[in-house]
Amino acid sequence: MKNAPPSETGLSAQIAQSIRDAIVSGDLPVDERLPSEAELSDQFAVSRSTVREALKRLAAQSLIRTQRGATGGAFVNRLTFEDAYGQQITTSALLLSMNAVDFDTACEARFALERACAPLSATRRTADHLATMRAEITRQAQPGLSDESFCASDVAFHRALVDGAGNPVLSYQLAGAVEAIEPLMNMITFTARSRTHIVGLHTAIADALEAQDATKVDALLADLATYTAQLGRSVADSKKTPA
Amino acid sequence: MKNAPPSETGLSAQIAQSIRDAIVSGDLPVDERLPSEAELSDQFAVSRSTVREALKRLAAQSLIRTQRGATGGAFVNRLTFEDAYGQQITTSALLLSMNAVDFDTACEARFALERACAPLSATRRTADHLATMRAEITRQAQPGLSDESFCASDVAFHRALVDGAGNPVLSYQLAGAVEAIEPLMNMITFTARSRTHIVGLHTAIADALEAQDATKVDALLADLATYTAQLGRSVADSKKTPA
DNA sequence: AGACGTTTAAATGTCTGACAAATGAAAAAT
DNA sequence: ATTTTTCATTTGTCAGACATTTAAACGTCT
Repeated sequence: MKNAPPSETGLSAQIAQSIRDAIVSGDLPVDERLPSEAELSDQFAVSRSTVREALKRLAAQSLIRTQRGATGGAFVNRLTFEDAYGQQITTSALLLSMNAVDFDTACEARFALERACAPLSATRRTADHLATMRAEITRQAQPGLSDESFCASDVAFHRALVDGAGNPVLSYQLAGAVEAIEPLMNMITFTARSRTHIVGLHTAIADALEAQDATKVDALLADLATYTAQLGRSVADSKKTPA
Repeated sequence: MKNAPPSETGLSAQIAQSIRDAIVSGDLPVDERLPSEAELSDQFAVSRSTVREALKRLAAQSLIRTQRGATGGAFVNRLTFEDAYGQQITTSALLLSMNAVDFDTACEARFALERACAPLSATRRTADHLATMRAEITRQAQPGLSDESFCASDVAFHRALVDGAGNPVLSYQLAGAVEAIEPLMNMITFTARSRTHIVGLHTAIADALEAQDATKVDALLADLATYTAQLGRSVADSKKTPA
């Protein structure tokens, strides 16, 4: 953990980067205790406030956790898949909303990625995954459901599909793609007819997964992608000509 | 930006979350100036240090940027795809290294995702993307190249393939998958023969992309996935029986 | 010796006040 | 009208203090 090379950014950012490098490079292993704030102040020759700001930066990235008390301090945090999910979803959602990503682009990305893990899911999905999907399909078929709840259930359905691939790295990557699109989907008004259509496709997908028919799952997902894009386009059109 | 509900975490974390919510919900639009640190101190009834720690947390996530001077302050930052790339790559790399994700799993995820955008890339790749891939192939064929440089060039090749899909959301998602695996790939010793094989596949992939033959690209990527996994497995085996 | 309560030291969390540095705007001088 | 100077505002950094939490060290009693 040597002194960072001089830069134009603030001191706390430099110190944070210096420690971050030590963590990423494995120099500071998981659960290792960092020097106390006072010691870091000495090492980097800055005040304790500056050190604290640097540590807060790292904490915001879940790179460290802090504990109070006699044996407390800052410890290198084991980044869990769950931690990473959360960050991914927040970041993806902001990216989409702040950069005016159109529905088509987001939709295309989402289904392309989802189709990537369909064959794996067809092979490895467990009874649990199938049960989750069936349960969400049942909920989606209920008449009184709000559009928001319908979307949330849709996300849950697709997450089960993705998780069925049994690859946590894939699940992590897909979490952003699938969940971040939810706000965009929420702008769609799902008519009774479109819901029926989607539920039908979901059912067919679950059936195909149960039958381990990867080809059919892929084809059905392609259908769903086309249909969803079409729904999105109709919303965009109706906005262009509101009268 | 109302006061956060009481929680067990620190004050600065609560304040950061409060502001974060305001940003994510769109309550604070991009480029909006936050109240000055002194004003935030008053609003949240905490000291300026605490406010600063909260702001540093947000800065670490690229949610805000700060500027000094009379008209300075903290501004809501437009999260760019580039910002998101960086975070994704760091997070993914840490996830892999800290959770002992095996090479097979990471490899499977990477190629599954990459194959997802192959058909799009076959349709949309520009001359630029093809030129980048050809250039990297040329570099990969040079004899004196270190394993690290070979890997770096490999990453550049695949990034060009992914970027060829012309979907920034896909590129963002894939950046983590492709780049984060580089450290794992770096542990592989690429013999002259394996390099020749890989370069051959890369050339075939570039040819197929130029011919816009999506089916062939997919098949070749499958081959490359199999071959890479095989290389990784041989490294793992030789480690088990070092004598 | 062992169990139990007390003290104590170490560490983070928070507050206060101060000064430095940057920066744009207003005021002043030319 | 233009340039220069001054000035107020805001972030960046520092120093010191106190509160709070926590586990270890210590002492006491059985």
